[in-house]
Amino acid sequence: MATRTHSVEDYLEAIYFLAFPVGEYGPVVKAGPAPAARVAEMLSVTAPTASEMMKRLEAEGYIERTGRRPLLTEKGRHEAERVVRNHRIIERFLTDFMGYSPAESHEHADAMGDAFTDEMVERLAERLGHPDRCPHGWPVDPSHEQTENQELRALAAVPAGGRATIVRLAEHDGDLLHWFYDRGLVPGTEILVEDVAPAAGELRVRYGDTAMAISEKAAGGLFVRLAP
Amino acid sequence: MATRTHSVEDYLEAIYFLAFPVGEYGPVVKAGPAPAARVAEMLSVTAPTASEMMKRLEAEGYIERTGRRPLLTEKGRHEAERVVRNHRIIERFLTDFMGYSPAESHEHADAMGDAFTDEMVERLAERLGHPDRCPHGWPVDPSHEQTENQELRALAAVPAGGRATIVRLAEHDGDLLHWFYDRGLVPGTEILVEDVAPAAGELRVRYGDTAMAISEKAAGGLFVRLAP
DNA sequence: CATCCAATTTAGCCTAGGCTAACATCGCCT
DNA sequence: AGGCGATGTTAGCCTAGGCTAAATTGGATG
Repeated sequence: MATRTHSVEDYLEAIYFLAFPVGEYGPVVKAGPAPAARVAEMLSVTAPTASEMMKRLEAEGYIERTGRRPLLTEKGRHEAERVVRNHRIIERFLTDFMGYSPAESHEHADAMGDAFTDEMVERLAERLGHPDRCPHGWPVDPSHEQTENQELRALAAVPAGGRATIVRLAEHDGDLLHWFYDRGLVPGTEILVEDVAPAAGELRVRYGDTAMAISEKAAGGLFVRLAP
Repeated sequence: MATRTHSVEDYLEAIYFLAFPVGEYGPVVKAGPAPAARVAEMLSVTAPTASEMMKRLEAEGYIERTGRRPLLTEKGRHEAERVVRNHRIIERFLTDFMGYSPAESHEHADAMGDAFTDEMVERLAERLGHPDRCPHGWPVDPSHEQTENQELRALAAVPAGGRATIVRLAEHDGDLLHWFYDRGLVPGTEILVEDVAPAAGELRVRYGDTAMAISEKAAGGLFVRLAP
């Protein structure tokens, strides 16, 4: 199933993404760069392959390395934000025009990114009415993302009795994304944390007509805004 | 300007295309396979590169070679027709949804072909209302193309005094395509051949409010249906 | 038949992106 | 201080798709 081959852009996207970890990956919960090993893991390449690319990214001025953590330079961050933005608009194209489910859009969007130039993505955005969120709730403009982060937390960090609204779904794991959508855990859903069982590593939640237990791992991928 | 890198599919498309030459390239005027050198030329690769790929195409059962002309096998023809069909639907997507001009759509369509799976192209066709022609007048379904060929001829082969309607524009040369569109020589245009000057290698034509001379080369890329 | 140009092929090399195996470090913990 | 697992790097090799330079082959023509 040849998991295709990755360009500089894919690595930058991964590094950008990993700069704001949550649980194992992703934004909000705690912050700071992740080692190259996480990048390798995320892109399903081996350590030497990632190592080689890191060397190149540094040589070309996209990252700096103090210790073992890759730090995006201005250039690298701009490039990464461009790629992320394109990715999110393409996801909206896949859902809004092509009729794919959000989870499916995620699977196709990376490959499409290589085919669309920036100019084409701008046209897409125009035709789609300038959407401001990707199907999973992330802001199309990554700079808004960081502002918004302050108001959000992972569901895993909501105390018992807390009420919250799902704003974004972690995208790093396609299977987890499917799992969310299969259960109606989508942006906009209001959810109540009935009980927290850290020993069991799970939370009991209620939303709509459903009551269920969610593992801490899964709850780490649901980013919510607490009800006032 | 790194003219990107070509896959098996691109070579098959070129071979398919060259199987019905007109003037230097393209369908209708005379028929029969073209040597690999033409394929190389069309894809802007060197002869050894094309030669190498021919070897591979033969080994994988896409072509047979008697003499120096590559002959598409059943497998090869099916594959080529699939690629051509996808290409034409993608061109319609680029004009109808993305808002590109026909000439621009041609420039982008090849790169896009790699990003869209067959399933995605089917969806595209559906969303676009199942178009039956590409923007340059070619049938989306290549099998219709060959039937229709019998009713068409190149403008270069229309005798003085002949009236005809432009049905298709040759796509092999992006610059020529631009030239046609810049002058309003588009599918549907009715055109009168006033005079033929073989010595000068040109025809005098009239269409709409325009009267002009067209080189035989350009006229070889305009495929027309003669008025009864 | 000889010649000559076009077409093709061989040989050798290159780049991007991967891989495995083996070695080198880091840093945390007892 | 020593251990040891997680990280990172080196070395060597691979595939796809290109390239140039230098043979070869084929066919049309004088």
